[in-house]
Amino acid sequence: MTTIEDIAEEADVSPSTVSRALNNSSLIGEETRRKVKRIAREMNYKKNDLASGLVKGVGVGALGLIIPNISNPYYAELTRGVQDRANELGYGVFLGDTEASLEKERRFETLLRRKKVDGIILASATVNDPYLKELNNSSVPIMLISRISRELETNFIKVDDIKGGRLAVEHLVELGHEKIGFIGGPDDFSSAQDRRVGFEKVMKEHGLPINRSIVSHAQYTQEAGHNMASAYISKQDKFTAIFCANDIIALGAIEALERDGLVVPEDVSIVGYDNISYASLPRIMLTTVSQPIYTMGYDAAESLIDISENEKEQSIQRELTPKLVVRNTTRKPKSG
Amino acid sequence: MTTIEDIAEEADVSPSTVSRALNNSSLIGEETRRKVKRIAREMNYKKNDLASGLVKGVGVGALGLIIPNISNPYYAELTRGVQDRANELGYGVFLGDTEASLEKERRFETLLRRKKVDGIILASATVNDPYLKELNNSSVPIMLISRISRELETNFIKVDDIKGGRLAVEHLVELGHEKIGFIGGPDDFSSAQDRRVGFEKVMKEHGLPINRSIVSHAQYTQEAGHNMASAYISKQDKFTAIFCANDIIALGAIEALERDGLVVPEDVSIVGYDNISYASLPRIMLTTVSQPIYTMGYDAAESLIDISENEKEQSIQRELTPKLVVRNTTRKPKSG
DNA sequence: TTGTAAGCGTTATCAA
DNA sequence: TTGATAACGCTTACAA
Repeated sequence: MTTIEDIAEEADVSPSTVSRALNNSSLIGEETRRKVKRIAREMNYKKNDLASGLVKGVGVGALGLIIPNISNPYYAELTRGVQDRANELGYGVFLGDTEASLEKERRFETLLRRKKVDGIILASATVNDPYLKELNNSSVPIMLISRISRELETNFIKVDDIKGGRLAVEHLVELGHEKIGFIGGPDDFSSAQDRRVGFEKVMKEHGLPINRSIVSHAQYTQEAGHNMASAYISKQDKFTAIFCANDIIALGAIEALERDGLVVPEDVSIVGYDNISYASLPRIMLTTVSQPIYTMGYDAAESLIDISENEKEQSIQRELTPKLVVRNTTRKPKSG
Repeated sequence: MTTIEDIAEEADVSPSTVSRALNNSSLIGEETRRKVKRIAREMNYKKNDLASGLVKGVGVGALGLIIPNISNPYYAELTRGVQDRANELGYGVFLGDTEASLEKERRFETLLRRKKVDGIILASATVNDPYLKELNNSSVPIMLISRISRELETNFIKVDDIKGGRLAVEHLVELGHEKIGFIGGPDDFSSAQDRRVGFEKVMKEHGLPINRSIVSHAQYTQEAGHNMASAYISKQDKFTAIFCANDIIALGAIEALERDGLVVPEDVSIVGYDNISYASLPRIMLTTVSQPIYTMGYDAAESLIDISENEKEQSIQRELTPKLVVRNTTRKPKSG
């Protein structure tokens, strides 16, 4: 492996001069710079980020990305955004799929500290995460995606989930639905809370009754969607539509409905949330609320690197706007 | 941040003693070791892998994972396997989603070199990849997943794709199908080549004709599946089943078929390959050939770290066995 | 069994 | 504008 010293020898200058040339320092002659750069290229030199990071007291040039499940297309898309921007800026991304396991989360955190990452993007925080407090107090900057903490002042990029919830339910109401159910995510996620708020606001604004027996919080999983929808069916309470707080839940709900002989959308309309890749698959074609998830990841990486490199104190809090995507799982209710 | 020196001071020993205690060296007294470890824990010490890697002449404790598309559930699952094992062994995983872009691939490679990764897992090699040759000549060990090079002697873990192709087509033949089409992946991927070989072998063994106009290679994408299936339909050649070289292609094919008024599986049976998460979604329920993809990632990470840490020369070449998963997209042909 | 000192590849400070 | 030198935090001969 070529080092800065090899180049120095070859160029007949000192190592410090080489360093300056390569880092575009202003304290160097134009001619020397060009010569050194040429030689470096010829010798196929690659900077050793370990050494550089060590002496500069910074990391190796890497971001940590903590997500609950990479097999969920939502997080896959987020990851793409983060990675694209990070790579463009010369940073690597350490992926930490925690699978909602506290043990894995801890282990990954230790890992990140040891590797001296320059920033952490967290896409799995709960509203009052004790672990988050710890992270936030450490010296490495963090950025929350799509979920926020109600207790801590942190950087975040999210979508206006109240608005998103409104979009979904307004669509249903416009179609003529009145008996609308809701299946939410975990009630300690801000995203789940806000989507429900949006749901309730629209119902109230239209003078529609909210039937508590078909409104619930569960997990953001297909299984939860299946179970809750089954429960709703067995309760005999009539409903003609369900707003599901994410697409995976919606898929589970559709599965349960169809298993029971109900047809979507003829018998019941379904709206999801996220617009993950599943949603546009043939045979699925889910009506859903779309988040600019790739962009969120891309921007998060950029902001975090900016904060880290320039040691900015000011916090970044950005809220983007969701959009309704109408496909084939919603239509007018039969009776309406 | 606590350093080894802080601990040394606190424990009233030298830094080297602390290092020895923490690394479980044998050149140290049991008592000192315990004392040092206790103090280290109390001071919440985390080793700086940059410094450690630098002096040991190794990497920061990280693997690079190069894949074509993290939004493809196949690679998401692979990533989970790699990451789980790597994290367990104290390694991080740098994710490199290249999106089949040579530019991104190059950029990522430079990144990995600078970060001094300890090994690279490559899940996107073609049969005679020039870039692979370069990588293979460098000092960092590499491992190929699911696709191999026919030119280079490299480490790899893959599935027996000829066998997998056989499984798919035998299932179709047993059902009574005779006019069977094939939509393959890129013809310079070993996986695509082998699956086709399996297809052809079974056809020949059963004395079934191979109709070239419904046998083709394309991309491993939904769009390609859609286009090829559309082309087959328009050719007016009769077929009652298609073996698709991966699940995404299968999805595209189903879409095209149904758009044309054909019903799956009543009119035409479809078999996919990979058993990605899409395949088991309600309304999809694709018959497919399953690969132990998580395990492949898990084992790859383990082997690579083993090679790196023990500087093994012997190469690892492992072939796993695929399995047929019958769901709802295959059945007897109408006429049969 | 422990301590001293050198060195990994960079960057930054100071002097020239 | 350049060079010598120290330093980043750790490991490892070598000496004690």
